[in-house]
Amino acid sequence: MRRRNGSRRIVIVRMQNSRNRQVTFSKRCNGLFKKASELCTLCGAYVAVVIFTSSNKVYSCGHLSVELIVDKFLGENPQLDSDAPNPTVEAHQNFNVDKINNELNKLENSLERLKNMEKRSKH
Amino acid sequence: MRRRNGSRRIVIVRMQNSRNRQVTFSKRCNGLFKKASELCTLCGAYVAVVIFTSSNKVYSCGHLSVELIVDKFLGENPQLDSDAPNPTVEAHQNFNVDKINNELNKLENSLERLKNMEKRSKH
DNA sequence: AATCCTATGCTTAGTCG
DNA sequence: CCGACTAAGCATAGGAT
Repeated sequence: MRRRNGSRRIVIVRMQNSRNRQVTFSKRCNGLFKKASELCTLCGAYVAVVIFTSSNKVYSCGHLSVELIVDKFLGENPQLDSDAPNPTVEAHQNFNVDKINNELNKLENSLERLKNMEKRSKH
Repeated sequence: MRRRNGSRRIVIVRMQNSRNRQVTFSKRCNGLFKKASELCTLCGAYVAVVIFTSSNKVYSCGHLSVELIVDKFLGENPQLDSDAPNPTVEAHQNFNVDKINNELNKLENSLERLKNMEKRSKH
């Protein structure tokens, strides 16, 4: 049979059909990460994307960890100020609670160092 | 004259021309935020995008602040577990250092509450 | 659920003002 | 520098497997 199965225009509202919603999520999630990666490479920017689904799964994609971004903010990591090509690191996985806790711990350590930096800068 | 000025294929490497790089950044940054917003609305996901440029500007777009995401993780904010339509909040701005510090302070407060939660849960 | 297919529509590179 | 334009490239909805 002749197929009429190309893309159709959709309106941007919550998809009611849960199966279509899941498939579209998977496709667009990958598309978003690809776009983020391209922006990073083309323009030398550091991009982080975090997605929480309503079923509490976390998908993330980033060329720098949160810790490194804080380091950059503090000016402690001169590597990141250079014009060097981006080390393309991409993650796309389901985190479990332990992994999230681990990320939060790293972040907390970075904040601790931020506080120390500020304390020292007042002397 | 007849124009031949449509989009051309490009290879995904760092753009050498700084003006083109800046223009492409602006266009693709907006495109990425739009895609993130659409994913959020279509699929009921919570999406956060953070971009650092090499000139230390920060662009962000999210339907939840970092604070709210931590709250969600802790299960303190039942609103976010519902199937309600997404409150589309989009930010696209140059942060200055004070704003970043403010964000870090909010994050730090969230982490403080996280620690307290964990402390209490051990009793 | 994941992947392929393909018509269609959305994004965008390069150009012009 | 910024915005408009437009052809071409690219992402993707729906269907099929």
